[in-house]
Amino acid sequence: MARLTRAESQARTRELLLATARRLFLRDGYHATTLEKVAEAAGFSKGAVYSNFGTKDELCQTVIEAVRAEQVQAIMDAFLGEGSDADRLAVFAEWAEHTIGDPGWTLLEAEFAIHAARRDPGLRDRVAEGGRKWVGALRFLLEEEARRRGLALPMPAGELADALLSLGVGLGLRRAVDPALSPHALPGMIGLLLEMADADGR
Amino acid sequence: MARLTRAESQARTRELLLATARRLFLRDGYHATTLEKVAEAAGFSKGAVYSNFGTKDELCQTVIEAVRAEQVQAIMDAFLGEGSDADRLAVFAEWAEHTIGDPGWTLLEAEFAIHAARRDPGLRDRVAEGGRKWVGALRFLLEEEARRRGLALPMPAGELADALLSLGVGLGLRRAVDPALSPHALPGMIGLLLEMADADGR
DNA sequence: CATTTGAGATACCGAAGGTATTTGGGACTT
DNA sequence: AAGTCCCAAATACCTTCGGTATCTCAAATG
Repeated sequence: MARLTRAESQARTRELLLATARRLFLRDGYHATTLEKVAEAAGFSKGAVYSNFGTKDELCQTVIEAVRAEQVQAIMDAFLGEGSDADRLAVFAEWAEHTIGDPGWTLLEAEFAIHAARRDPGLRDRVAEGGRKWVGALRFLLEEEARRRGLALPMPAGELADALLSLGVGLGLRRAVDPALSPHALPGMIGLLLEMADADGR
Repeated sequence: MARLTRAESQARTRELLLATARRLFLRDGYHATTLEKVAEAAGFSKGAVYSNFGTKDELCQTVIEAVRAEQVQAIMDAFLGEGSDADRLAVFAEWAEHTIGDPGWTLLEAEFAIHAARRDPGLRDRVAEGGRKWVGALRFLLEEEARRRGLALPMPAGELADALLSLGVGLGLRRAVDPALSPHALPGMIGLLLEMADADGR
């Protein structure tokens, strides 16, 4: 590896730390992941972490926002592709299983949200904004799906998106605690909603 | 206060610690509550805590199980009383608002569940058992309500209870993070389900 | 009354987030 | 090219907190 300029070197350090932090936060959660472990696993000292991120909160928030952005992108891409109604529902179910069913991710997002809610109003607002990102994406998907199928939703798309997100959050959390729980509740609920929309809207 | 026997004295200490721990855990959450603060607020030293409870986890678990037992009792009592269908739904909505809408409680239960899931399989199992207690209560209420109204539920009561609990958990968590969220999603969802049961079952 | 016992106090340990200080090598000046 | 500056990263250290080891003193026991 050739000599790096100062800026390049710092950017590389930051990326290495971020990637390592992502792996550890997702694997062990917020509280169990120490900055010392992150630094060492990335080949640096704690000083490198504090030089690139203000606090543990900021590092974790950065990781979470990156993961969430990827997940939103993934479901948007998958869902907006071609395919029959049934195909799209299957794609969504698979994506949901992959995302909600990942205890590492589910627990991390909830753990950090709780931490933020308790400790710092400013951070709490940023976390709340993340929730709104999810609702926005879900709402868009619901409206698009209703349009494609030509049916009316049984309640405003925004409220429905809100309820579905809550359902997903709760389900993910509960499954992480009790793996015996059925993974079918979310698709089941959505199926129900679609039936209702069928019966109601057309 | 008269002389206390050793057992009486210890029991009193334990209860004082429990009551104090309950107040602080609900107010500040699991991580932000230190055993030192609990001990001092109750008028003891940390030694008293460790003499009465094995670990912080055990103390918190005891608090949580006590609160949950009271809440389950409250909704059972309120719901099983007399009143019209609409009355009962209103009673439930009020109870849900009071319970789910209490960030202290919602955040504590979720925070501790996550902590348990990450750290200790044994504790995780105990927490999962707490979830099953909720599902059992909800399931009973749903079946009872369907019986009283004489309608068929759109899915098995157990699955429905599961979904409703997840919805409640997710909603409570999200509202604690974002107080701007509508508190009506849960009653709204239940109303929808009842409509569906109406349309479906009779 | 002497002895034992154990609830609760005290002292201490290690881990972890965060801060203050130091250092070493790239970057700018002359 | 040499000297200086700057700042990313390392190191040392602080405080807090869960947990453990030890001590103490009053109730229990004979």
